[in-house]
Amino acid sequence: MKIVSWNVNSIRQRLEHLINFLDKEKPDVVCLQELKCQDDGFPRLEIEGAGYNVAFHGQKAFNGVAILSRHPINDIRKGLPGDETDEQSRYIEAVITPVDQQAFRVASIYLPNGNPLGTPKFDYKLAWMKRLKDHVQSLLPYEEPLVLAGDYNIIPEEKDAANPQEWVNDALFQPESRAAFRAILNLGLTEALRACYANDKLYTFWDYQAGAWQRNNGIRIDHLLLSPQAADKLQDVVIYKETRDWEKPSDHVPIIGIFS
DNA sequence: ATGGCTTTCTACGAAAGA
Repeated sequence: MKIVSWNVNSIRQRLEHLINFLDKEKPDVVCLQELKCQDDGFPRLEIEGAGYNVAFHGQKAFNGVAILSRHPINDIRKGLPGDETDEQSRYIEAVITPVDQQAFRVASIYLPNGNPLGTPKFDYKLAWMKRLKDHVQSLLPYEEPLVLAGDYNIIPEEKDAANPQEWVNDALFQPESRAAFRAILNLGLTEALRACYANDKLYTFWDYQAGAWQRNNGIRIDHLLLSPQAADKLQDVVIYKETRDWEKPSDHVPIIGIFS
């Protein structure tokens, strides 16, 4: 079972890359973020033509999340509970039900950026993380394989940035942001990449500006968080860097969790 | 760098991203 997270930075701009990736890697499940389109603009037919079922939660111009799956998709939830006034499309969850394997519950998460500091955007980020923690806490008693896949917009530790000093005044690296991320992990989740590669300098995002990719000035902000039952099945994690070299790429690359 | 790209919108510059 291969479960992917990928912030595509516009599903319509990246459709050819996405189809190429699906054809080459044949993942079971793909969680997408930053669709940047409304539901009626989602390229459903093209993705179904590549062999995937789809569930998506779009929004005009910004945000937007989706789950693609070669297996049936059930029990879809759109939106993160805890604030009925929140209209941003940053969360979708579903149960993936293979015919001959155990089901996985999967969420595609686009956690708020939170910049600049000292504005309502940073408060919204922290409030959203508290809502995510509460929701995860409500899911854990089910004791099922659960994969929370997404762009968390969190640099967890210094080793997760090529140049951590560049990020000290950024919402992605604030002590409060990192503490909120740890609080979610401390519910009993496993961060998949660090479970497999404890200390490697590995990144999932390279800015478009200033030759960040060419200089490997990256950060690791796309994460797979696992319930104990999912962690038991984890075999490996692959950061699929080659898409960053494709023509007109997303600034994020896919991260692939491989499960038994 | 007061963001050097990239994407979006009843666009033609501004806002958002990270």
